[in-house]
Amino acid sequence: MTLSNTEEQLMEHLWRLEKAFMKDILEVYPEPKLATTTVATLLKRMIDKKFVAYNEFGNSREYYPLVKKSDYFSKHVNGLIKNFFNDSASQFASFFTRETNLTEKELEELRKIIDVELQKKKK
Amino acid sequence: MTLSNTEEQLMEHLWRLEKAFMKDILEVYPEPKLATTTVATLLKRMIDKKFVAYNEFGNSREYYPLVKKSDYFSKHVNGLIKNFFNDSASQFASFFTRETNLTEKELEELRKIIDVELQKKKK
DNA sequence: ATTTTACTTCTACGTTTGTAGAATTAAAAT
DNA sequence: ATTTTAATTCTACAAACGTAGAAGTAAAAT
Repeated sequence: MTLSNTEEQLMEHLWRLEKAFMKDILEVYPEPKLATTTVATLLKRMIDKKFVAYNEFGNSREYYPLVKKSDYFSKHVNGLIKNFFNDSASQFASFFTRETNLTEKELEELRKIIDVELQKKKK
Repeated sequence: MTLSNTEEQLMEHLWRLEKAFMKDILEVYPEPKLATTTVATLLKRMIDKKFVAYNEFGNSREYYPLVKKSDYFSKHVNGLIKNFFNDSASQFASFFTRETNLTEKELEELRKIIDVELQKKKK
């Protein structure tokens, strides 16, 4: 079960908001806004797909994500990696490092992170 | 204009093959094979979308990709980054480094690449 | 108490996707 | 020359998507 593009965008909003009522969701959409019913349909489909759940509060609902962004994202990137890089994460990483233009500072940060990861592995 | 999932897979094959006749394409598909007509339909749609072209050879065609994998891929990852990481490539990178389980060797390679990039920037 | 507002459900409809049979065509094999 | 094989085009169809109106419902505002 996967999310379609529009559903994914909505999911992204939910992750950011953590919990959200309909009005909160509508607010974060940029112009031209989707119709309320469109968002409602999307939410319903996402609930069916088990990506979203809600708590009932009176007549309205507080929606929240059922899957963690990191989990969803991992699967996503792994798919990408499988599809485009022969299942080699490092091939992907090197491509990524070359192709996106990270600033010097960002690259340095990234190297720090890598060092930390390396430390972890070595232990 | 984007490729659907199945189209993307086919595209991946084409990138690997560089050029391919129908039979070559059918070969690389794992069981259960798609019907020839299915692949033909996909190819036709991809031609319409300007992702694929072909040279005519007798009654059959040699198909080839019109877009480079790296270009396609960049757009793809940038979408991901925009969608999930607030448009911050470094945020993505750090997430990626932590969440995918790169081996020690891979991490070290990656650090090398980063160093090279850093050298370039510094010049 | 009645109107307004916010939200949800139901229904719908055109488009895209995934899949492939039928018919056709052209080349290859016999 | 005739049959077989490979590829292409046309047609089709169910499922998924993107989008939203109509209608109902419950809470809030007046």
